Amino acid sequence: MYEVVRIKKSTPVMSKVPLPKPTESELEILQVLWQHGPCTVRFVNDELSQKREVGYTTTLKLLQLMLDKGLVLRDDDSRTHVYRAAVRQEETQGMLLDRFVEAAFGGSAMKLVMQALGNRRTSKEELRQIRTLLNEIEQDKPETEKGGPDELA
Amino acid sequence: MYEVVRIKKSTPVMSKVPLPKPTESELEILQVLWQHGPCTVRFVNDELSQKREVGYTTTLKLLQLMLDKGLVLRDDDSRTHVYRAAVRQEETQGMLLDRFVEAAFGGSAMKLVMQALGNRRTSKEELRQIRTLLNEIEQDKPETEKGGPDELA
DNA sequence: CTAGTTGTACGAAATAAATCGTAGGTAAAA
DNA sequence: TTTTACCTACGATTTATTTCGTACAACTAG
Repeated sequence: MYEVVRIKKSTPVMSKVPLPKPTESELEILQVLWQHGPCTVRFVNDELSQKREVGYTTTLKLLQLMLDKGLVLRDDDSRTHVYRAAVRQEETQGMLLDRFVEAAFGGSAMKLVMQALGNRRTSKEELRQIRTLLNEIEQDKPETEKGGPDELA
Repeated sequence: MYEVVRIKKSTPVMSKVPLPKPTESELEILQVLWQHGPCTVRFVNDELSQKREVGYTTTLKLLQLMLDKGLVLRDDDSRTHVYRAAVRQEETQGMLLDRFVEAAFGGSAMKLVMQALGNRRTSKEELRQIRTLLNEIEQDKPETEKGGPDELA
């Protein structure tokens, strides 16, 4: 029924504002920035345009909003500004994953993984990688984890 | 003289309209319906209210909108209507998962699974279940995967 | 019957997201 | 220098989502 999911929070001493959840469009942009590093608006827009039509000023506006939200940083030394991600990819994906698991799978990461593996074509190579990952996880988890009185799988 | 009259009421099985993506609020309601079966508005609202404050008419309106979208069905024989899910849980979750993988993980289900398994506490039992699942998948996949049209991971 | 309760319908406000047009500045080309 | 291209700022519109108030019908208790 329940599933206790613990996320590694941030260090105790730090008053970082909880990172805002990026919208779908913002996520598209972050993907570009994560993949290519610092980019100009033009570059980001060109990338997005490969998938769907999008106006230049739309991309610009999005980046400006993301700057306000703290999702990206900007170097505006030169006339042509350069934006880069202000949030780390794994962290952001983890946050989104948590929300998604909660919203769509009632909090059960298990069910999500089962579905992800079961309902789509996963190559042998990928399956192998997952096995390897499972082994690694068990390495660090020789027995029932010491800590919490949870664990009711 | 003949007259061919074709009445095309809201026949359940017609041109298969790709079911609309439920919003987050709609998903909350679907979870209730999936878990409890057909429910009255009152019941759904009581359930939702356990997590957060929500007005009765808000829930009512949402259900009405979901009815329009085809996400739920309604029995309005009696004054107090009874709603039930019109979409299957696995199907819906799968659809959402696809979109999510695309949006947040650039289409790589692998990365998502890795993140889901790596970044959170997974019990031995769960790990065992996943191994079992992996075995089952390999059963149906004895040869080199020929790769479906999707999944670019 | 009358009052109070519970129910549905529906308009509309409050938010949130995404899109684009236009203005005005800077730079490079002609 | 004039023109053309490119850039940022930002207001405004559009669309989606969520929320709730109000009206009024039906049922229930007294």
